[in-house]
Amino acid sequence: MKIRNTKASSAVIRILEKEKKPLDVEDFIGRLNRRKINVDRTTVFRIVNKLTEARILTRLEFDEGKARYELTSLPHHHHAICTKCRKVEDIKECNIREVKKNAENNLSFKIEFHRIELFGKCHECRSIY
Amino acid sequence: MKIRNTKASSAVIRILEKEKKPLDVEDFIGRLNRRKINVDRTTVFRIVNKLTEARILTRLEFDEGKARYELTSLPHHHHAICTKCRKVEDIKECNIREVKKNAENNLSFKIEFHRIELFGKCHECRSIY
DNA sequence: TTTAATGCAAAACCTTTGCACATCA
DNA sequence: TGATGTGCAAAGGTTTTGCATTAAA
Repeated sequence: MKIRNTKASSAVIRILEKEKKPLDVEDFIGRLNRRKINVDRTTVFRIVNKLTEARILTRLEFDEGKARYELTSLPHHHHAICTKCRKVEDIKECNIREVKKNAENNLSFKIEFHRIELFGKCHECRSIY
Repeated sequence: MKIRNTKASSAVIRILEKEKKPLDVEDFIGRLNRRKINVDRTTVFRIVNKLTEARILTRLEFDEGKARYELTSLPHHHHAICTKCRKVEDIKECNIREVKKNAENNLSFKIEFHRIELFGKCHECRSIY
């Protein structure tokens, strides 16, 4: 399973390196078009699937009925998702050691990765009212 | 917005009270049929939407491209999802106080609810190999 | 040249909507 | 009666598949 270095595929990665937030397929298409890279929607789905399989991208779901993608190489972090504007901010701290330990001991569950998502209102959305 | 006590709607709640794991619409239809309650798929979607709006159910997404539902009334917990068999186990401990505090101070993000998901292999799936 | 990527059309899934009819309170 | 629930058909949104063609290594 080799991944070729095509215009669209490498642009997807460059886009994610530049932007800080997780993007969906629609976002990618828009940003690719702005860079005069015109690819079919199908192709974008194939690109993100391939890159996700290769663990270059990580797929995320925030209760939107669609997937978002971010670079796997980002330092370990979690997400704070605004329930109003859907803005996603990163969270760096992560003290779930005890939760993990407990799951491994009590449930005999071998953790491969974990995810913490905080849902709430971001600064801007709170100050509007 | 009143919720009527119909055969299907109350059966959905009873099913969730009996079963411990989050179910999807397909699961509900199967279990309703077994109870000789024949409802259209559309109706089940409307039921879970209504119950979710009323905060009786909580909608969950585990990277499956579809939603699952569990009772909101369950004691606060999180999920351990087997990446192989997709079994979902509950996790009771949750020491994310610091994570929350930090998000509220540093990001000025007002947390409404949070979610911790541990992905890995359950006991059975690990012992197969 | 060999393998992987692409475009286009079609289809698969999950989910929602519109409308007429049925049913609960 | 008046509001809510239901079935059926249709459609919307996201994602996948098939196939012939094009491009990368």
